[in-house]
Amino acid sequence: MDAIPANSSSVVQTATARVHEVIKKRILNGHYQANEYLRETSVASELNVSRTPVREALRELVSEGWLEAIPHRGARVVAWTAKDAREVFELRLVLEPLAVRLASTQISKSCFKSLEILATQMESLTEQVDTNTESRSDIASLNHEFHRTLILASNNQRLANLLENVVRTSVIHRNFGNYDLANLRRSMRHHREILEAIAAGSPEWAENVMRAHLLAAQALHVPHTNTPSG
Amino acid sequence: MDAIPANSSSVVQTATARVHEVIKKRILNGHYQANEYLRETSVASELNVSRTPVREALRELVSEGWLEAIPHRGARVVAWTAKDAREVFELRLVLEPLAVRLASTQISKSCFKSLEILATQMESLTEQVDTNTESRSDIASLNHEFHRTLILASNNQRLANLLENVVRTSVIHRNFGNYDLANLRRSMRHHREILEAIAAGSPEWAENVMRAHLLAAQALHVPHTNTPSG
DNA sequence: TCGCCCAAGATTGCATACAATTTATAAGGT
DNA sequence: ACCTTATAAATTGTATGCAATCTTGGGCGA
Repeated sequence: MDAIPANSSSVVQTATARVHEVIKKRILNGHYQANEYLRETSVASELNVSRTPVREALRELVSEGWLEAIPHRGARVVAWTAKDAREVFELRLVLEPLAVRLASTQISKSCFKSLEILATQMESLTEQVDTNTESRSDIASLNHEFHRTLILASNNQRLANLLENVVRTSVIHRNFGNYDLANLRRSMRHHREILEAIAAGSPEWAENVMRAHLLAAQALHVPHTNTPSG
Repeated sequence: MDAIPANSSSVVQTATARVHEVIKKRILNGHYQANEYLRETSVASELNVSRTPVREALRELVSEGWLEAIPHRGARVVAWTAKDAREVFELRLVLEPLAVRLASTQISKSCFKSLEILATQMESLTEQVDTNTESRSDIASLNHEFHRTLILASNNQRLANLLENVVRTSVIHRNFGNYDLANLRRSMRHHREILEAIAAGSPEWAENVMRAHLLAAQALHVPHTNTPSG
């Protein structure tokens, strides 16, 4: 029963923000399951706050797509369907390439440097997947950071917000668990090639590698098994 | 002094929803101006409700991008800058073509029919712009409905929500006020051509006409004056 | 005269009580 | 047996009071 830390650090946070965070975590780790109703009073008493901050947190989570509001029934954890996965992928496939294209014309030197460092770290971790059991999840977080950095470099705050909200809700399911070494290496080559395209001053190249990057990842989750020689 | 209608229709609305609506209208019609602070107590007393529904409405409007929350200072009406216009246009230019592409493969017959009716209505109004002073604003609302219908036909709810939120905030500035007859006619031809492309079963065609449609509109707002023969 | 500090005012943040609405339940009639 | 209706329980919606926090203005000292 994880109670809210009264003052986990010197940073003062509002109760609403803490409740928001806790609920999001609980959705991600499965404490709240799909289609489960979150009643204001229950959450409030569990987290030792009043209903007010809970109400506000729930509304925020609804607008972010984590919950859906059922009038006079409460907020329900959204169930992730195949359609949701399709919708998010369709959006990602146009938004992330856009971000890379925009970023490639105006990225700062320091930002590009951090991307190179992230790529290098992921590459070295990739070669340790057989011996280091932690490396897959480490790659996942570095990968997330890589994409996030790239998106922020697009200099389009709305785009960044959209991707944050749209993609984050789907992150539950995506990690590198079912990537074999070959696919991992291709993924890492994509990262490197995006940086090469940016360095070469070719937004179109960068954009298309990103599309390939996303489509390759998608193909792993939805195996089509269409071998031409078959 | 527009007070909140107690029961404007038989539909029962929550105070939060009514406050939300009123504030949005007031931003659109200029009652609240850019950078103006909206204090919970002021709005509450003006609209004869308590602070609670005002708080919730303000938070929603912040998450929708109409206001920005300044900690302990209140909610401020966002000022529309050139950068905001650029950001929104960059997003529209990938999202609306995506919507059209998706819609063209799965649009229903009845939905297609309504689009044709809307296009026809706009076309006839276009030929009346010299005599009918109302026609420009009528075209604007029909145009909005045309785009909305097309977007809903994409069968991607997230995409529809994104476009609704992203585009609506910028609608304040865009109408057909500075379209001359030639540009209006081109805009109408675009609508018609999108429908032709859908009917012909060519998502790529439809998608590219939409891009042209948006870029042509953009060119009018940001005149470049680059005549090749000059 | 400039900078720092303290206090008062203003504003949001939170808690609690109450109202309104809906849903679930059970009883009664057909 | 099933549908209707009324009643009660549960839940959200709203109002209000108080606490916490920040901003602002003035006074004090260097």
